[in-house]
This record gives sequence, C-alpha cells and structure tokens, in this order.
Amino acid sequence: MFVPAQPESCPTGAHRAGSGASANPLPAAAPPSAIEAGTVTCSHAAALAFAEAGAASLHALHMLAGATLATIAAAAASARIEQLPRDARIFAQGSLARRACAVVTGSVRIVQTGCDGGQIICCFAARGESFGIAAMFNDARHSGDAIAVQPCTIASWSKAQLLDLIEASPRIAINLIGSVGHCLVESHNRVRELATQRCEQRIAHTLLRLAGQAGRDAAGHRAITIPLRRRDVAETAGTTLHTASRALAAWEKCGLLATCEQQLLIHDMPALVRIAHGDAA
Amino acid sequence: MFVPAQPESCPTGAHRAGSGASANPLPAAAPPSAIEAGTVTCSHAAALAFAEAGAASLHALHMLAGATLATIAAAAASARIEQLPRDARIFAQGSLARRACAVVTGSVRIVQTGCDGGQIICCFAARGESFGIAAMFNDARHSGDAIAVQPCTIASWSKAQLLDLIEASPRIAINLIGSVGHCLVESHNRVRELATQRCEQRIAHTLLRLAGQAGRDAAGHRAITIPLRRRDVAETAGTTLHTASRALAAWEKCGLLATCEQQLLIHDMPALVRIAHGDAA
DNA sequence: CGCGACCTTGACATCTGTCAACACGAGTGG
DNA sequence: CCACTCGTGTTGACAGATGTCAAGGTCGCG
Repeated sequence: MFVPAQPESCPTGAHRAGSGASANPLPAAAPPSAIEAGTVTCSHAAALAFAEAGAASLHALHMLAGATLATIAAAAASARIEQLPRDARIFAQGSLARRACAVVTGSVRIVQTGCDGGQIICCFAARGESFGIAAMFNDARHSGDAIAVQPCTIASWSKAQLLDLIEASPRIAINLIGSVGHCLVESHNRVRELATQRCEQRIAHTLLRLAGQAGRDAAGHRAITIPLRRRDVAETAGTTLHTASRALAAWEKCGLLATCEQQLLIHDMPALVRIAHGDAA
Repeated sequence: MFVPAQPESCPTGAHRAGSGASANPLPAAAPPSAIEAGTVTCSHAAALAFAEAGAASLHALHMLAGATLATIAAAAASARIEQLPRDARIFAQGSLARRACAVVTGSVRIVQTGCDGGQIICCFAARGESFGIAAMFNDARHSGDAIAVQPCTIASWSKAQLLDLIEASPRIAINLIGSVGHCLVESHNRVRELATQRCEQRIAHTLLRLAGQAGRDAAGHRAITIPLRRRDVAETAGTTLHTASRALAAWEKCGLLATCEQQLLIHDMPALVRIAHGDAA
C-alpha cells in the first residue's frame, strides 16, 4: 500500500534464526503459532461452553464498541474462538499477518526479538483489546511473537472476514484506528521516556501504565492483573533484568509495592507517581 | 471509546507550561496552530494554483490509495488545503485533535515534549503521509507538536468530514489503519533499538529509516530529502545533540556521508548498514 | 557589531549494562 | 528419596558508554 520497502532494521524471525547470538532461542515446548495453524486446543466441553457464551463475550471487545447487535452477531458468527494454554504462541514474529486477534479472556504479550538477540515487550493486550492488527492491514509480517501470558480465550478473524465486517459497519474500522492509535501514542511516550529518563523512572512509568491498563483496586492497594516476571518488567521498561530487579527489590523493601504469585500490588501510588516524575531523585 | 483514563505520564502541553525546566519554550515566532485556527497563510495566487491542482495532488496521498475517482473528488471537495511557511505549527501538543492532516508537499515533524523538558521527534511525515490521526479517533489530545520542516502544503479534514468519507469508502479507513499501523511498527522498532543498542547503531538506524522514507537516489549516493539539523537526528535517535554530532562528524570525516545545506547525503550505504547491525563495533 | 541559532570538541562523572556468584522452587529421572 | 537441571530472582563488583558541563567557532541577520 504505502510501505516502500522492508525497513532496514531486522527484527524478523528469519533473521533471528540466522543470528548467532541466540539470547533466546524459541522455547521448544511452545506449539508453533496455534492460531495460524488452526490448532484448536480447547476441550470439547469448553468449546461448547464458549459457543454459547460467544456473542455475549464479544460484547466486551473494544473493537466492537458501539456496534449494533446485528454487527456483533455477525462478528461472532465469523469469529474463530479458541482457548489457549499459558505460554502458547498465538502468532510468530516474521510470519505473515493473516488473522486479526482480540483477547476475550486472559492476556497476551507481544515480544519483539532483534537480529542481535535483544528483546523487548512491545505491549500487553488485556481483556477486550485487539492485537496483530497493524501488520495485517499492511500485508506485512508480524513484528513480534504473541504469547499467552495466562490461559486465554482468543477471538480471531481472517482479513477477508474483517473487511466484510468493516464494509457492513465502518464503526469497527474507526474503533481499530483508535486502538492502534492508542498503542502508537503509548509507544511514543515510551520512546521519549527511554530517550530522556532514568531507569527507575521508566520502570515506575511502566508499572503505572500497566496499572492503568489492567489494574484492579483492592483493599488500600492497586493490583496489576497481568502476571509479571521481573524479566517482563525489564523488557517493558527497556532495561535489564538486573536493574529492574534491583529497583523492584528496593521498592518492596520500603513497602511501596509487593509481589504475590507474579501479581504486582502497588501500595503507594503517589510515591510511584513521584518517582516516575523524577521528583524523588 | 476504550481509553480508561489519561495515562500517568505527562507529555501534555498543559504540564509543559507548568514545568520549570523549560528546556524549550515555544518559539514565539511560530503562529499558534495554523490549521486549528483556520489561519490560511497562503497567498491568493498560490491558493488559486492549488485549487486547480487540488484533486490532482490528492491522488498521491496514501490514505486515498486505491480509492475511486469519486471518492478522491469527494475528499478534495471537503478538504481544506493550506500552504504553511517553514516552522509553522500545524497543531499543538495537548490541544484537542479536531482535524486529520496529510502532507501534500513538504514535510512535517511531530515533536513530543515531556513535562521534564525532554524532547523527542515522534516521526516525520513526508509527502503523501497522514498525521494527527491517532489522537483524533480517540477523541484525545495531540501527543506532540506538528511543525512544518519546510514550506508545506497540508490537506486536512474535520472528524465529521472524515467519517463521512469513510462511510462512503471504507477503503480510506483501511488505509488509515495501515498508516497508523506502520508508524506503530516503526515505533516498536525504535523502542527496541533504544533499549538494546548503542547510540551509534541507533543513529545509523535513524538515517537508514529516513533514507527509506524520504530518500532520493543521486550520483553514487542517497540523499535524505528532509532537511535535518543535528538536533533532529539526535531527537529521532533518542540521544543528545552532542553524541549525535560526534558520530556524524566522525562519519563525515571518513567519507561515509556528507551534509549539504541541511541535506544529508549518504555515500556508503553498506557501511551504514554494517554500523546499524553492530558489525563494525 | 552584537546576538542568536547551530555545530564542534574536550573533560569528567555516573548511570547502568555486563560479568559472576548464589539462592530458591519446580519439575524430572534414576 | 535424592540428584540434577532449569527458570527465576537477588546481589556485588566493575568498566565503559554516554549524558552533563564548559568553552569556543561559524554563519546569518538586524
């Protein structure tokens, strides 16, 4: 359409395979690209349950916000709905983007690996959010792996199906522009933070963003509902595991936050905001 | 639509005004938000010339790629087309996104300023590209200033007009998703580079990206048609003026590239690619 | 001539990535 | 049951890249 050529940087899977660095070879355990291969991993009973709940659960998808009931029904009819286990790979970096995906339940992380082995987490997709959209509409390849952080229910549509839905209800396209646009704005914020702020500040920003995206309020604290390893925090904040670990350990020590079963609980939001602003330097 | 709340980070104009850092107060010379205010700065003669050329020039816009002649005519009919001088501000960070813009001629840079005064260039928009889209479809505020790098011709539509166009031709929405999606992919690449690569590599990547986006081949070299100050390179690569200057000066010294009237000429692409890959460490 | 915008260069401090070692729990196989 | 491996997290020491501070140079312009 308007992408003149493959960009010069090389985050593609093909390159990655050729890299000698191999900081993170693909986990042999993960089934390759469940969605792409059409490998439905849900049990029969679960499938039935979700067929019933199907249209109902799609109501909550952001891409269908404001759509008519007829549109939602049409979307539900053409959607492929799958249940995937933790760590399943939904699509692979470098593969052609054939399907648009949305998270019905669970959460997904999009991981990009550079040809030098450097990894970052592009973003997390939480309940209701779409992912894998950007590449599809450019007829391009996915710029990262999509991995199920938790057991997930994922809805997906082929490009043709999605185009049909859009033709019938441009509202979906509007929503998708908003969705991708929101990611873009966040990404630009991350770029600025990476370019101009300290590690500590960036980690704080990362937590605040995640708390805003997938937070749940509880007794006196706010919990990030996406399970996070230290490594995830590091790769989202654009630093190393070591630095992230140090910062989080220090904050735990002074009671600012706590981790409980890979869930982060933020006890003192104002303090975190202050750190993010660089006030408490 | 689906943005729960304003993110915790604070790149908005309002914050910026309150910041004591003020590394870069707004240039007093620039007319405030020409497009927003409807301040048409083109001469009468120029206006006439462009009214004639109007529909013709819009053909080249990526957002109208593949659209029918009728659609393009409709777009041309509702578009506001303006000529802006160098350094004009097309919209301001923090202002409500009311109009979708596209570059007919010239080029635009989108600059984001953090509340701490930190600045980055989110992206450049070259001929044919759209900008200011992401924020508009989220009913949000612009995440950066849009500044004319050169004298520009800018087409713009109100949200209502654009929605009408999309209703009539969903293809436009598809193109816009692709456009925003392409920005997103590039932005993720930048995030990865910032998080994992050295300054030199990032500067090299920056130049390669710009050469791909707005390059012109000439006798034995490739020229970046967007005028670039050292500072622009630095803020695009996510480093300081000083470091960027050092790297570029060194590369000029060994004949890898040259600058001529703010135009960068790359003489040895393969070498630049090698540096970007980190081979020539 | 003075001033501002832009660029260059040098010296230095320090943040943070890298290397290394260790602890802990879960799973696995003997 | 034990030994072992693997993934994950923590901590310390250290070097080096790069931001910061400082000074000066060039060019265009009023």
